[in-house]
Amino acid sequence: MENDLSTEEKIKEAARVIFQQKGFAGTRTRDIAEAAGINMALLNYYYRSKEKLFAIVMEESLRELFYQIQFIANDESTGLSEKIDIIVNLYIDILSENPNLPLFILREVQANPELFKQKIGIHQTFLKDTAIVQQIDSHLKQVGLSHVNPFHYIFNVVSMTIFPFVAKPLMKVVTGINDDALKQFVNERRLLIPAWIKTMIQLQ
Amino acid sequence: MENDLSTEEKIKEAARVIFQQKGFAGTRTRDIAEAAGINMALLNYYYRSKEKLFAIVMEESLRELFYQIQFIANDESTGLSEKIDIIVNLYIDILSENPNLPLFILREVQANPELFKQKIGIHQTFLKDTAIVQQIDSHLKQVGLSHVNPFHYIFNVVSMTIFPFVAKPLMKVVTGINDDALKQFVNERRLLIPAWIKTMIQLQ
DNA sequence: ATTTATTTTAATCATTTGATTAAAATTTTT
DNA sequence: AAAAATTTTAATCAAATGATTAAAATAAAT
Repeated sequence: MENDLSTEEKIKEAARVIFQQKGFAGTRTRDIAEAAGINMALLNYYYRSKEKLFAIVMEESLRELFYQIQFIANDESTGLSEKIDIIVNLYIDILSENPNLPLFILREVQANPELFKQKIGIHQTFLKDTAIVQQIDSHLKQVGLSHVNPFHYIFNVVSMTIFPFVAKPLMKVVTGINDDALKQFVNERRLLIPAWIKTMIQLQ
Repeated sequence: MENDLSTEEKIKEAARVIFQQKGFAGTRTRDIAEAAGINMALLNYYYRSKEKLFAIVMEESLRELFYQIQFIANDESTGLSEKIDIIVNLYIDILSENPNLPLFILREVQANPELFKQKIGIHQTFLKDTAIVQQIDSHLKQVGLSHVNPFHYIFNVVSMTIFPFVAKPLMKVVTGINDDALKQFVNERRLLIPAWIKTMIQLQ
């Protein structure tokens, strides 16, 4: 067999789409089965339960959102300015491919934080001794901004980059913006966000 | 009777807390009833259905998030700099009181966008001819930034202000930050965000 | 070709969950 | 105080939903 995807993969892919769209609680296994073009029993045959299937989808979603970024943030061979450029653009790349990803994760962490305490492979000291934080730190000292918690700037990069995707449904309702215009808006931010961040920290 | 709140109000308040925490799909009417200290039948007696109760909670939540801001954004008597200060601080005030509000609304709009098309009383031209957008627009012209869509800056204010609340559960899991530290982090941003925005648009 | 293992289905179960109903308790009106 | 209206409860229902089971279909191994 092995036509396009294996049945197992087809189920997981359908589950990913629907879980990311509707969340765990809002998803019915019947809908996943239908989207995958299979019988409901097959879902349980391959994945045992809704919870187990969800856990797999979530694990892969977390990896998609965090895995690549980690290495870039920790790369000692690139400077701060370049890092900011790369991270913003990589995030926009990832999220353009997978626009529901951030809201999905934020929602499910809120719904069930305990589930993530083990699952997130980043230890709690993750951010403190990362190359990018140290680079921001030493730069802030140079320009006399050492009283500001460097985490604010990390946070600004992430928030300004991610928010269009998180707020997309609301924006569409409130402003009536269409998909193409939104895509352009997001792409404009590939250059704008790094420039803004560098202005904030007086790095030009 | 009329002890503290009427039964009707007690139900709605319990519903607000649980709906905002777990979303529509993740909430069981039984849990609302239990939290309100009443029988499940009472919930249906007063509100007819889960959907109707939810609609009321959502309507009030939307008002809480948008109502006050509208007037400030449209106030012709305040300048741009002052508006930015007021909006950031008001938003942080509102969200500090009601931290689950933004993620709740973002989630439910995503889950059911049609429901909001009528409900959001802001017409689609809302943002275009608002005082603040015109003020940003004319300022951008003055400083030679008229090629940048002014909506980017609105968006930056909102994203940088709201994001700590949206990402709170994730931050707690990832960084292990506690409530007090998070509160301080957010309060630091009352001054920082307006300063950053003004730097971005060269308004000092 | 036959047997064995794997994959898929149809039918059904058991639990959860939103809603209802009829009666009891309470409050308000007369 | 009696009658009427309102509020609350206990018990139950019906639909939705995740899961299972036993059999059928298909593929792999001998």
